[in-house]
Amino acid sequence: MYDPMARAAARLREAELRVTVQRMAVLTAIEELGGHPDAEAVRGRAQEVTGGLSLQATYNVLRVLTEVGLVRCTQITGQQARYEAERHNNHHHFVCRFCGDIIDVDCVIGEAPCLVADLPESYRVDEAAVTFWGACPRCAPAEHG
Amino acid sequence: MYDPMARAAARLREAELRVTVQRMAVLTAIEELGGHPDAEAVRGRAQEVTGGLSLQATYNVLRVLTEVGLVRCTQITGQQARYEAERHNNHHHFVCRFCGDIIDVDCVIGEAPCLVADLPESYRVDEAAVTFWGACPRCAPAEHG
DNA sequence: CTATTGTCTTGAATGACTCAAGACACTAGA
DNA sequence: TCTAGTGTCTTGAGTCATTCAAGACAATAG
Repeated sequence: MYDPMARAAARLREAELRVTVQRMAVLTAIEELGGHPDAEAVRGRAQEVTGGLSLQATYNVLRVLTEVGLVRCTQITGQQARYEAERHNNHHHFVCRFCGDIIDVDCVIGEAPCLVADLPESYRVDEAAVTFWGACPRCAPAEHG
Repeated sequence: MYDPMARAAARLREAELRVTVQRMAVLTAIEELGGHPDAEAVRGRAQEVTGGLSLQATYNVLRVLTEVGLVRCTQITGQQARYEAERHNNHHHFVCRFCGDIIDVDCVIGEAPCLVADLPESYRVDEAAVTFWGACPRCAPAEHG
């Protein structure tokens, strides 16, 4: 039993960031929510702790947390940016075309960039982002065509 | 030597779409522009033919052309939607983190979905979209860090 | 040629996100 | 502990790609 906020504070300090309730709340929210919440969802959860948290602050905090590598930001075509706690396991995403749900897919190849692009050597590739598109188990049966 | 507009008209008819100058202009524009133009760029080129083409019409046309498979729409994180003539060769994209330039990368694996996701069988995967991120030859030398 | 239906234009709206300015809070140093 | 200094938060307005809505217009079938 340990205080998640205290833990968040420690991680912020480790990253050489100022420790504020808003940052602790956002970081804790992302870790406790799990999945791939968007900024609004993160804000909602964080507000339960802080009592109030502006959307602007949510975006600010999400950005700095992403910059220092505590949070990973994923932008799926046609959706808002989504956030998840960075666990430093290279993984990709499956996105359901129907409900928009996102789930993690372990990278079976290894570290980034896990794929090799057929490009001239003058191109420097540092990441291969793979998004699998399809139908999730809930939507697949309902899909016609 | 053949009229590109007549060719466009034929392809529209083939797709069972009404043939309008706007549609011919947009389809021709995409094919002649090459690369990965956004809606505004497509509109600009198409206007040279039609004299006038509303942005709304551009979006409408791009959508229907995408739906019938004459055009492929690619949405890269942090950029507007981009369009290209569908050539039915499964390929992916390289995106330069610095200048935003997009270039095609042939898929070395084969037909979609070219990768297999480590997912339960109940998930139906029909596409694996790969985006390679890095620095293009023009930006790589200037990059510090 | 005309009716019907789909498409285009115009103008307003949406939604995610960002900018800006002032109020406020965190950290370091006295 | 107090205070200066700077970074962060709040509020409110702004941006930008894209979409909605309504009426004018054009393409196709008969």
